Amino acid sequence: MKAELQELLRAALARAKDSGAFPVEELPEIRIEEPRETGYGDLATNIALVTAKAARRSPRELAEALVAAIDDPDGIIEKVEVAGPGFINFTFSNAAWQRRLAAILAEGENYGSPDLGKGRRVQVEFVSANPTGPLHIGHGRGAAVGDALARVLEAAGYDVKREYYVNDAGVQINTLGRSVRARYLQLAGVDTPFPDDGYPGDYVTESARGIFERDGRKWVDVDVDEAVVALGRIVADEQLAGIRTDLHAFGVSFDGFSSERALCEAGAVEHALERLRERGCVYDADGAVWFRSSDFGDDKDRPLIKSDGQLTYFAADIAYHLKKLEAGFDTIIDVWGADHHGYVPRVRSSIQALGHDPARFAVLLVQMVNLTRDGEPVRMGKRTGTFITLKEVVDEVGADLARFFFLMRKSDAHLDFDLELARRQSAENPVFYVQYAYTRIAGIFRQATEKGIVEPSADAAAVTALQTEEEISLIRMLDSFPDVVEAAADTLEPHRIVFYVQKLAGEFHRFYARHRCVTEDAELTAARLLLVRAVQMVIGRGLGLVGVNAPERM
RNA sequence: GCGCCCGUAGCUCAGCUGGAUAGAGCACCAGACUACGAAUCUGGGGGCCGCAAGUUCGAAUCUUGCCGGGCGCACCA
Repeated sequence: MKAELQELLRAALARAKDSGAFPVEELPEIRIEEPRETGYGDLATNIALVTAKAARRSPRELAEALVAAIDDPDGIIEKVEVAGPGFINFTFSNAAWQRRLAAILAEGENYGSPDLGKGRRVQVEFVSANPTGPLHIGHGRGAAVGDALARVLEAAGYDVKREYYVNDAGVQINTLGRSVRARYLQLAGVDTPFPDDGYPGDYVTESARGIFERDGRKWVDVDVDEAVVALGRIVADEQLAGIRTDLHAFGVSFDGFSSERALCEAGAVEHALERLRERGCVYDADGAVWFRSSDFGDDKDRPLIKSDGQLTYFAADIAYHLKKLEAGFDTIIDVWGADHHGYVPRVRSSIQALGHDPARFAVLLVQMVNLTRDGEPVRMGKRTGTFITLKEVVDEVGADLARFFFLMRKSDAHLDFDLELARRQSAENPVFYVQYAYTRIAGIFRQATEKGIVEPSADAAAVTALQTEEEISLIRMLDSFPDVVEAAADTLEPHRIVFYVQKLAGEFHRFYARHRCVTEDAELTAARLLLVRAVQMVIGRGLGLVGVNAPERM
């Protein structure tokens, strides 16, 4: 509808300019928005307010001139008013809305797929938790946000790849190896102290038991360093497999898992360092090798190679991001926990230093989840080894509810998640509110089928019976879906979909309480069936974009 | 000390990239099923949009400074 109005206004503006009623040098961009108050019509523009200064006319005068120049041969506009300081408010005719519904139905499952991306390639990297233990609830939020973002970008016409970066090299795997070895030796009856910095979780002991049962005392006499490396790898692989299982149960899958170890072994780090050296962004000091990140907006320079000859994690990360860019992605998006925010300028500066446009790199920060049970905070900590895993949450409240909750906030806002409340309220929560709307529509069609009513085919003539405020409101709601998808993709804010879908469901429940779809009036029945079919389709699409199921029955 | 994020109804949060009388859910109060599922609907009370300046036709939204909360500031990962 916006597009149609835009066309009318563009033509009107040109005519008004030619006749001298709209004295501006250049035709301004026409911005159309939905007014907050329904009393202000369906759509409004502030064009007269914006151009008043340049045109040296009062906004209202300009608005009147523009309105007078509008030519509306198809009868789209029912009413147009100049209001307040100079807004122009448009109310569309029911006939126009009916045509709009027919068009939406004609688009079918493609509806709400604005071609914003035009096939451009985007990589979304998310979760990327170290394979040193199970995913916890914070990773769950990252998974929900990253996956929903990927789905939204796909809907908006981008060619999206989902990627998980596996930190399977370096200190943390060594720590894991030492932890498992200690537990293993303890099981084998060898008195061994558990490392101070070891991972205390029960899963470490379980892994050790598994190895002991499988391999017996095989590792007892193996050289310490060798055993630590080997056991670390075994358990890391095991953990990664568990992570993939948990993610699968959560409805999240990846196109690729990129291994840090493989990256290093392939010489990618040397390649990246070489590129940085060529560009003069590297220097030696205090026995270490440094990157001049402060030349590119970072607080200070960062070490790439430590004085003991070890590569830093950052060096591997530079190599990894370089590899992504060289792989031909137009945009790379990282979804990180907000506690890593200090890392953003560093990585961005490395991208710039390597001669790539830093605008191709975006980071979506996901804030912490404040987990409670009956209002009491649930302590989370690697050190204490107590944390709630994603699997536990999914088992307790279900994947749909968890995903929906994770996406009910802007990702950069803290999220309170009360397990007990989520479980208890599972009969009356926003997820079911939306799913119930979908289910109710399925029920309408079941009823229609029982009565032998065949679903009519869609065209504007078939829906002329839709006249009530609730019906037109629903169409208006449906009409804005593509804009919501576009905005969500543009701003990387998948939570907008969740809010939209709740609002649409609310609009539907209101309609449902007031009007019957299956009636004695065949024409009205046909029209309403088409309307709710469109509503069902859009709710289904919206839920699909955030990875939540749309059930026929609940 | 420096940096990033947040501060909107009793609680949890939206607010469409600067618009008109600031919204929703929960909670509380009062109503609605002999018809497509009441997991629903209708009505009601509730607000110095943290505080103070600035930018302009116009600010919850942009700028600056304070106040409060969270998170970061390693030759860690």
